[in-house]
This record gives sequence, structure tokens and C-alpha cells, in this order.
Amino acid sequence: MIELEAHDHSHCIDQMLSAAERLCKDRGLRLTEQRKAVLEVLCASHVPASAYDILDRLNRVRKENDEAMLAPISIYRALEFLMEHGIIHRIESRNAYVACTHCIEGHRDVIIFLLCDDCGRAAEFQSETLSGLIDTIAATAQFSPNAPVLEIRGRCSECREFAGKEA
Amino acid sequence: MIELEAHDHSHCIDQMLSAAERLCKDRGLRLTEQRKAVLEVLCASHVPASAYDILDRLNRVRKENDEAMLAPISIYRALEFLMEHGIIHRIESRNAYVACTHCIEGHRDVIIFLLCDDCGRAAEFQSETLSGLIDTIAATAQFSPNAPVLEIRGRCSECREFAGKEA
DNA sequence: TCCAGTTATGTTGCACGGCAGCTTAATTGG
DNA sequence: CCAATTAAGCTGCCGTGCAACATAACTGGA
Repeated sequence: MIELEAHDHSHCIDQMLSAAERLCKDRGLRLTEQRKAVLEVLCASHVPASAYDILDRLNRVRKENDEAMLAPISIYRALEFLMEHGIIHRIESRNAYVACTHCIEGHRDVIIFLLCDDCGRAAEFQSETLSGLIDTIAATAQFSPNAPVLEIRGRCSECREFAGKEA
Repeated sequence: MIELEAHDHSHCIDQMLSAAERLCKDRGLRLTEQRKAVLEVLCASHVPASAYDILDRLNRVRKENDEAMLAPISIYRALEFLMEHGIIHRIESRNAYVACTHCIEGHRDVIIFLLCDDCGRAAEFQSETLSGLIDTIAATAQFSPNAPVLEIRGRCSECREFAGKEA
């Protein structure tokens, strides 16, 4: 898994974390240490992490500090909480989770993920036009969609460029 | 899992099976007994089935006939083959598989699945407009999509109607 | 302040999903 | 009919996800 973080990622992390904190405060939700720890792991990268990735990462730190190990279920519960409130998203096609980069603005529209099969990164978008179109398609089929998330797999620009140089 | 098959499903099965047979014949692919058996299970319903669902179903029949049991891997290999050639699709959000209802026409466009969370059924669509829009979005992000499949979860018309009567 | 109710965590255990790595059988084209 | 290819069988393993229950932490009143 190649990690290309061209942008100022530390700024990016801060933004996501403080957005989550504000959101929880506003709604009277408890962003406990554990939940925050899970969120921090997810914020650390735009590559979605699996529950067990998160577990390993947190337990490694805990081991160093002679603290008790976490069980998988703890991670799942934290993930459940964070998802419930739109702070993170689940990437179905990878059984993995990623911090939301839009939770400040809220989720009016369909969420689109561009997932790079090479470097693993997930880029999150929203599109009013696409939302409208999906509504139309659903309406034609008399179907009531349920806040869809679209996962589009492919190759990001960096990886394509890189692959080009390789050849 | 409620199974509502309002349409003439037997006709539907025949169509999917013979389409697959023709496709394999045209391309010189071997649609072996096992692969066909897996496909038949998938064709039997518009509700996507998991690998283990299929396994159980086939093994039940085999048990009755005192034949040897299949191992999971056999199912996965058949599924792999069928997917490779677009005869079936994988529904990521359910870890399940469903027979393609469009493999006759081919897959030029984005495939859209409307997945009912109530009855479990999957309805497959294609939309040129949607394909175009996704291409545009991808191009803006300099992303090369890779035959995307869109999974839209929600509630189908029958289930909505049914739920209405319940209340 | 303390208690009851709620919410969060911890523990155990299990079912399902998926496949690697290897061996054996079947098929096919020369 | 044989060698090469392809399919199928077998063993074993790891990742994903959660049920069910026990315990701890926190909260808002009386």
C-alpha cells in the first residue's frame, strides 16, 4: 500500500478531528477516549483501514505502555458509533473504514468514493447532479433509496502517472 | 427473507441460463457442471446468495443423492469464473452474488443495483446518463474508473406497499 | 450526596467469508 | 495416445463481525 500524501495532511487531520469534536459537543454525544483513538487512526490516512488494522495499531501502542489489550468488539463498537453519526464511512468493497472529510457540511447528497486500487486511497465527493439522477432512476423503479454511497474503483492520477513512468 | 417473484420467473431463469451458455460457447469457455450448478442456484432467485448459501444448497442435493460434498473453495472458484466473464455480479455490501440479467447485451455502462433491505432482492439497471456523469466526475478528479458497480440500498415498491398495509 | 438508570467497556465464544497451496482428475489439441 | 492445460478436490488457515453476557463509568435527579 503506497501512501502518497501530497497535501498538508496534518492540517487535514486536525480539521477532521475538530469537526468530529464539535459535532459531538453540539449533539451531546460522548466522544470517549476509545472512540477518539479509533477516529485518530482513521484520520491518520486517506487509505481506509480495516477493523483489525485499527485494532493492531491501537494495541501496539497499548502494549508499549503495558496497558490492557483491546478486543475486536471494542473497535467495532467505536466504528458503529462513529458511523451512526456520519463521522466515518464504511467502504463496503474493502471491509474498511475511513474518516469523513465532509461531516462539517453534512450529507445532503449521495456520497461518492473514488477508490484507487493501486495506492488504496479513498477520495470523497458529493454531487448534486448525481444525487438528482439517482433519485430519478430510483423513482422510475419506484424504489426508495437510503442515503447511497457510491464506490467507484479505479486508479488515481498519481498512480497512473507513476505506472506510466514504470513502463 | 421474503421472496416476492411477481414476474414469470421460470422464463427469467431460462433466459439467464441460455444467455450464459451461449456466451460461453461463443468464447470457447467451459461451463462445467459445477459452474452451471452454481449459476442455476443464483438464477433461481433475484435475492443475492452468499457463497455458503450456495454451498449448502448444492450439498443438500448431493447428500440426498449420496454424492461427495463440495468444499467452499469449489464454490468460490465457480463464482470467480462466472464473475470473470460477467455472468454474475458480486454485491459488495452483502458479500453475496447474483446472476446478471444483462449479460446478453453486454456491459457498456455503469451497472446499478437497487438493493431492497427488506426482501433482499437486487434489481439490475444500466444508465447511459449515469455512466456519462460518473465519467465526468472521474475526469474532473483525474481518476480512471474501472467498470463501476453502484449499489443503492433502500426499499423496493412491493415492500413499501406491504409496510404501508402493516401500519 | 447518593442512588437508579443509562451508556460504555470488557470477556468469551462462535459463525461466516475467503483463499493459499498443494494434489488429483478431466479435457483438449496435436 | 500423450503432453499440456484446465478444472476440481483437499487441508488448513486467517480476517470479519457480532451475540450474549458481565462489569464499569457516567448522568441527572431526589
